[in-house]
Amino acid sequence: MPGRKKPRDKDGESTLAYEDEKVSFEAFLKSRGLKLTGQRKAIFREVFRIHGHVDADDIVANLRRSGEKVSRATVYRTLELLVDAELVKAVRPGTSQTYYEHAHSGEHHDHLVCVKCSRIFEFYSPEIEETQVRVCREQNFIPNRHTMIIYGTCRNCRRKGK
Amino acid sequence: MPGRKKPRDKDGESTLAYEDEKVSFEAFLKSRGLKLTGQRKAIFREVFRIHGHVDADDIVANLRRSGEKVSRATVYRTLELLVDAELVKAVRPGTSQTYYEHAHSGEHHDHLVCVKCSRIFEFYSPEIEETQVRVCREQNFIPNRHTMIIYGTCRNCRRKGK
DNA sequence: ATACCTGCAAAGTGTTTGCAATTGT
DNA sequence: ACAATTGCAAACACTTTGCAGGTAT
Repeated sequence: MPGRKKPRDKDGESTLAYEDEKVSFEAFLKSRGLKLTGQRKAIFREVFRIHGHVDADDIVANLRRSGEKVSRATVYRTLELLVDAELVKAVRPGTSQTYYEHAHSGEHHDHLVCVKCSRIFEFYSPEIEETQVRVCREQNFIPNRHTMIIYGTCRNCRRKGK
Repeated sequence: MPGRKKPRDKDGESTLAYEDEKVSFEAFLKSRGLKLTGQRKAIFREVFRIHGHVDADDIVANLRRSGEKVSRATVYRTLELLVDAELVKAVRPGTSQTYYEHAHSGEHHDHLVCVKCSRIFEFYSPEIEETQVRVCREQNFIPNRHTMIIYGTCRNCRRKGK
């Protein structure tokens, strides 16, 4: 359909990717003989609705707010499936909780994590990617995509003199 | 004392650094009006005896084994002091526990963490350092030393086909 | 029909904290 | 003497798990 704009959300992310990922998730479930339940659909929808980092409780809270009932246990179990399906990446910034983000949202990126306020910032640097790959090769280590973390102090915390 | 070798441990680390750090720790405690207790001495000694990553339980277990009694609570409290004094760095590789290492042991280094077996490998790359500093400057972010983590799969896990 | 799923509550893990007794300065 | 410190156990935050009842295929 030439000339027709792809639907886009506020971050400029194509929602067509969402459809692709839904198909992947369904295929993944089928390939393992797992079922596509209402809860799994809802959790999937919620994770892919949010562009950024969510934790399990955010998902529970958001779904409850929109009237869908899911338990924490199911959310954890479904997130694990999504991670296994490589549709979602788990980010553990050094606090005790785990955050989740889409695996294929926009460009490949890495993370800056503030040791003062625990906020997560994303960045993309082709150079650091390249160096990362080289270092890993030297070390006989296969890097994951999207999972480098640099720790430090963010501008906000610095401004507040923390 | 020319010609006299510095005492060295098996990792080739000078034990003179240990003395310097002990002095720093004592000064740090004094500056805050805190006391140099037997437990703090023992925990300090244990952390600096080990070259590598230790967690709180390792320290409790090692000290118990050598006849010194310290509680987990005290170990956590003392490790926090050592981190505040910048003598020790906390490394949180993405599992739920925190590991500790000397802040000034040998060269500045970063970490490769295996997402399969959680093992921590150290590496040092002047290029990645340089790139790290540049990226952080662009992002208005002050990097900590010793705290970059690259996630991936280590050679052992790869060999085992994990 | 029969695996698979869910929610609940309980258990698990690593860490922090309140408090009464103790100790370093 | 007196504030700081300790150990204990309870509290915590997050995540995982066993199980009985429910559900998708």
